[in-house]
Amino acid sequence: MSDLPWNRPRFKNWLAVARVHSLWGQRLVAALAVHGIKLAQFDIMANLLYQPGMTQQRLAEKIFVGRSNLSMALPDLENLGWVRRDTDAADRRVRLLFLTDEGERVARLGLDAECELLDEMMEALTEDECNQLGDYMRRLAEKLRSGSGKQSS
Amino acid sequence: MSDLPWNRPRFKNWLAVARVHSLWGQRLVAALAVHGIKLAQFDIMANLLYQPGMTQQRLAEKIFVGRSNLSMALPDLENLGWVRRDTDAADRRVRLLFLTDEGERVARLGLDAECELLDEMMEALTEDECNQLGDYMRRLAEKLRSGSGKQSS
DNA sequence: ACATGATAGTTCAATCTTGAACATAATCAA
DNA sequence: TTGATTATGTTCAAGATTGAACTATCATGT
Repeated sequence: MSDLPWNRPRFKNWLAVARVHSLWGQRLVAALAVHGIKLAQFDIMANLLYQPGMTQQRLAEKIFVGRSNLSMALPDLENLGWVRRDTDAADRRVRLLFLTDEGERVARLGLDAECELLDEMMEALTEDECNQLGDYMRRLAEKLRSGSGKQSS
Repeated sequence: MSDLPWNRPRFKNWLAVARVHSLWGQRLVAALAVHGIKLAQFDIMANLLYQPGMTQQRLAEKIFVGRSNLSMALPDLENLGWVRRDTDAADRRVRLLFLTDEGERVARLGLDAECELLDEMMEALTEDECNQLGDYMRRLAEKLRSGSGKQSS
């Protein structure tokens, strides 16, 4: 058993990250369902609230999802009257994405629910600890990005 | 814009957690694919290496997945010769799960790949910081668990 | 023993997600 | 202008995941 990694600090600690992420996902799905919003829809709308006018390509990268995913999801959001897709006169390939007024209202509802949940969870940490956590994670993300191309010898 | 939460420390810092988790997932999927292992299969086998003899129910809880999921995935793993399902004489409802010798070999390959990736990522943190991170996450998980039942007034 | 209720696992249809192939539009180089 | 290359978005089929209904087994109380 001593050759298994479950005792190693790095392994154990990262496992804790994965667990929190899963638990958080479950809670968030439930909190959004109260307002009739699905998680995938919320990911889209929250990002459009933050950065209106993104192309589908750009949005897909931001939410770590395939382009085809958006091609299938966005028509539904249009039918719900939550999202509008404008054509760009300067580049007729792209579709510029915006929330409708109703979509913005829904997105804010979802964000409020998320923040409420977030505040509850983050009671476990002081503000300094929370910022420390963010610092750690940004450093890990940077390391993952820089190492994504394999270096030989 | 000042009413949007993207400037709030808690929101920004948690976003960093979600991003690292996504990036990690992408890298891990790629690392496992080298050995012909899918992420869902690896989740199952790694846990069986750690705790052999679990029931499907117990395993489903551990990896945050529905019971039906395992009912559909395990026959495939049996056909690959990686997992064995024994019946329990004491409770004929349950199926006790074990890795085969070949399954254990494959699981260790996957674990090695994961640890290699983990070591690369964790270069960004000192050992103390890594342990701090684990501590934070365990406290967040505890908070999420304790709050999962709604308290009224 | 029997009835009742709880638990483990399976099946199946619906949903989500993905990747490959495709169509259209922009860019760049002669 | 033409032709080659690249980028954006769509379609479609395949794979993964879920929840509800179902079967079989166990546990409990009488």
